[in-house]
Amino acid sequence: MRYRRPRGVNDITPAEVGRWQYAEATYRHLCRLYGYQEIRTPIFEQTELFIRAVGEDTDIVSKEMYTFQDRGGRSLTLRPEGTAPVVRAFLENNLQGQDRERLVKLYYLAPIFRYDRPQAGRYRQHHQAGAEALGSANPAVDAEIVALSLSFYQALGIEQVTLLLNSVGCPACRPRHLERLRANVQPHLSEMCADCRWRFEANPLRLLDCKQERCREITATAPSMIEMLCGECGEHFAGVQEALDTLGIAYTLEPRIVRGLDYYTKTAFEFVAPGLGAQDSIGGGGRYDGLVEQCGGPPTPGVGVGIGLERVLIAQETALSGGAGVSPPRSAGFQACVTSVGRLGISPAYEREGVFVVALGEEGWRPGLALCQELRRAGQVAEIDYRRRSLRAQLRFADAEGFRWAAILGGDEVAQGMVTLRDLVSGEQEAVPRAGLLSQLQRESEARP
RNA sequence: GUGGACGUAGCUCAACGGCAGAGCACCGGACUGUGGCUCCGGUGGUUGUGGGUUCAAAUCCCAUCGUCCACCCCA
Repeated sequence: MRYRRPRGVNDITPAEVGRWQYAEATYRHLCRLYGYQEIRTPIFEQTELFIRAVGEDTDIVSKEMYTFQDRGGRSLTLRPEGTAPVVRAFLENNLQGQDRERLVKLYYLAPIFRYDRPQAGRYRQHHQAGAEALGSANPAVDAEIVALSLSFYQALGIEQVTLLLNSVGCPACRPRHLERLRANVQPHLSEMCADCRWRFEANPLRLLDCKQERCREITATAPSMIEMLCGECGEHFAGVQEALDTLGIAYTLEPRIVRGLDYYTKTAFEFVAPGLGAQDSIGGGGRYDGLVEQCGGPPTPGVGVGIGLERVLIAQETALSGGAGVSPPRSAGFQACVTSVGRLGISPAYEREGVFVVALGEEGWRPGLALCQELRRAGQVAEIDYRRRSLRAQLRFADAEGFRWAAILGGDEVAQGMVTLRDLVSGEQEAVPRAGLLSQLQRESEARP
């Protein structure tokens, strides 16, 4: 044997590729239901992009990037995370178009490169499924990103997922928190690990993130960011929790979730699952309201998630086998699964599909959110207007975007337990009992395949 | 890698030394709960970037970056 694969990278052999294809097809399918469109960006970018976006003092930038010079002398870096390239492409291709307030929802499946000590669930090349929602500050969008991710885990049979939720504040309120954090830790600084002594100076928020036992003891009594949030951040954090409640999603507040990238503001979250040892995070993300501007664009709020597929597949094995590990499936069986999910994913672009939930006014908003989530969970393509615009604007948008149906939910409908279902092709509409909407849509989609 | 052409609003283009504009698109309204048609109003620009010439530069000159085309190479 003359050559071996480089340290920390893997071959995906035919015996296991079926599980990858199944996971990828599942993710694509769910993204379609939730209205996220795929984007594919280059595997390398200008090094400067990651330094600016991720932050010079992060572990990723300071010691984990695969950076090289090409023959023209440019400094390039293999993608160490998924969000910065998407934001770069979002700006460069003007994906927001002419509507400056438009919410742009993107997903990707991409290899990620980080130079780190390999261990179970940590590799120098791994793969992430990610989603980014750019253009809305509405906390319900944070909840949507979470809901999409959880539906992915669930579809793969990973049931024991815990959502850890925190807020890391914003440039207005974070400095006050860091001040208190530093003051609290200062007396014990000499007892902390070398990394933390460095973090104390350069990136104090990450003190909370240290896995060393002594360091954790020291920071255990530190003030929580949640108590220090400014009015806007506090309101947003409450809004995220309210939206999660509306969607029926449980969460655990965890003040240590801070994320290893500097661009995060407000919401930060992680998903953890059993069976992974020390690397128990199977996904994470948060809001990054300053990142687009940081990358040279107009002020644009954003929120996103990254899901590590290697870890998801490990967690899936654990879940399916009750913890014992499972033999690779025969390829034929998994081929069938891929085909079945893939079949749902195939739809000519010119064909109208999906329901646009038109929520009207304060009375319609939360019922609308819940309805949208219910439809997606039942396998329908569904969308909602997070800008909460006029009926007229929402119908125009739904039509232009090619939706097949509009489900109108205003004060009148909510009061009567009804939904107005409008056919956007014929213009006909009828009042349908809210409880019967899903089966009505399912009948319609069978009647017009 | 070699040679050439071109960079003006999201798109297609105009202005070719003298106030940066049009059409389409987008947002809003007419119609405060009904899309497409029509009409009205509005947002949108460091003229790729940096130098130079000039009273004055989108316009002329130089450099640079990028895109496209041909060749080369390749998948």
